Amino acid sequence: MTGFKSDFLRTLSERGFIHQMSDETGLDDLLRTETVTAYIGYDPTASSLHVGHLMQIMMLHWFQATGHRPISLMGGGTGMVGDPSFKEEARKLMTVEMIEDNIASIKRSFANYIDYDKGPLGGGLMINNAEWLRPLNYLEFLRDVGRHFSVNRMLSFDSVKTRLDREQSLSFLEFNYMILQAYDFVELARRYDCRLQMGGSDQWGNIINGIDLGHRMDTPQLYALTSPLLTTASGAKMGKTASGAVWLDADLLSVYDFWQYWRNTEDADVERFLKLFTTLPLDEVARLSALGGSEINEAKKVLATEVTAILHGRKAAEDAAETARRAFEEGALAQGLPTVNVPAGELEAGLGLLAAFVTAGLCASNGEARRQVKGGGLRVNDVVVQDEKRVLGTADLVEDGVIKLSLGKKKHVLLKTA
RNA sequence: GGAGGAGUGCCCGAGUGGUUAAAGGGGACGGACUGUAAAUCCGUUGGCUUUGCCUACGUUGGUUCGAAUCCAACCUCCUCCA
Repeated sequence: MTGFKSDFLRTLSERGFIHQMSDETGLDDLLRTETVTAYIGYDPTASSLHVGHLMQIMMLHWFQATGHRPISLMGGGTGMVGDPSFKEEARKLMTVEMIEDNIASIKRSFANYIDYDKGPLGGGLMINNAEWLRPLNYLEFLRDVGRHFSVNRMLSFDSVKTRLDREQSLSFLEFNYMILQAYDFVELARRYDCRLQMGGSDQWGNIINGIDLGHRMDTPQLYALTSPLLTTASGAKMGKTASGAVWLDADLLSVYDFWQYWRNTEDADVERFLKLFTTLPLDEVARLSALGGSEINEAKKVLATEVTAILHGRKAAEDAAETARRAFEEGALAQGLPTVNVPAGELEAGLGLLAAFVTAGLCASNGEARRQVKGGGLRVNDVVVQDEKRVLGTADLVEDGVIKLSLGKKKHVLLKTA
């Protein structure tokens, strides 16, 4: 099915990672004959990456697994500018400390996918583009790099064209963003002999800019590879839920919730996700994807456990699976559900039901909790709540000393006294 | 610098003095049906100490018994001209 000779491209192609490439044969030959270095850039705007980044992370993972050296490039320099594409939001300028903290915390997640200590060429690298971007001198930069960019050509890029067609403002800052990213590629080529940049399909134009700049600044031939924009079968963006992004960091999203996210995959997405987000062999993927009807639930459990195992470890993933099995299939009170502590005194004094659900993080406000009661969406210890004025007390504690609060059928929190 | 246009709830978008917490749609959440899926149907969708009160239609003032709606200034964005 694929004509690629290199392990890396064959794997990516078989598993559905490839959207667009520059010079397929050239890159294929390079990967087959040399140990190559490639990078993907990430902006450290939060202390954790989320599921939307996962496909790119998996590409780096496969890159290393097939005998090459991946670089995860943190946008410590570009992060100082702030991403202009969300211009509605009050753009907090991030301090250097925040950026460094975020990078450190992101690295913990990355370390589950990429080995930074061992591997071809001494293992993967995590590099911060602040290294070379922060010391830049504006005039020198314009003369050395800026002169290679033609505004005419930049205006012809799709990413820009749609903006102009929609009559939305395109700030000068955004032009600089493209240029900085192009410059990153050249710097990485010079410093680390990095030859390939990967990214989402929206990054194509930026990556191509880097390749062009490389030509003009005499780097070796550079290459681009982009992945398709990932949406669920019903068209939603990946990684968004009611409670926000599906974070990779266990501090921001419990292992159990992460597992649940994958467990709730739509039928039509199962095969695709197994290929993209697990390392299961393709014949196993084919077997699981062939399951029909309700049997496909088995495939979803495997998907959830495998994806979770890579990130949080096999043991934690299996615990999450077991917690889910008990909670859903036996209706039992399962340990391992997310737990929220309340002071013992508060419960003895009587804790208002609405407040309890807000404290547990299941409802955003008392008003929302009230509405959910009307809609029959709240349960205490698996009993549907009828009365919004109900007060929880120590009598509601079940054998393990917890109260189980549920919103809908899937979201459960254990309330524990502390 | 000049002329015109626009800023509404999570998003899009109606509304041009009085049952307007603001039509409609999307999204989201809950319920029903299922398989912890999709599709479909129903409900909900500012906050609170909820027969009531408070906060909301770019910002700040003003007119009025009463304003998202009228007036003024300011801010932001867009279009055309220079």
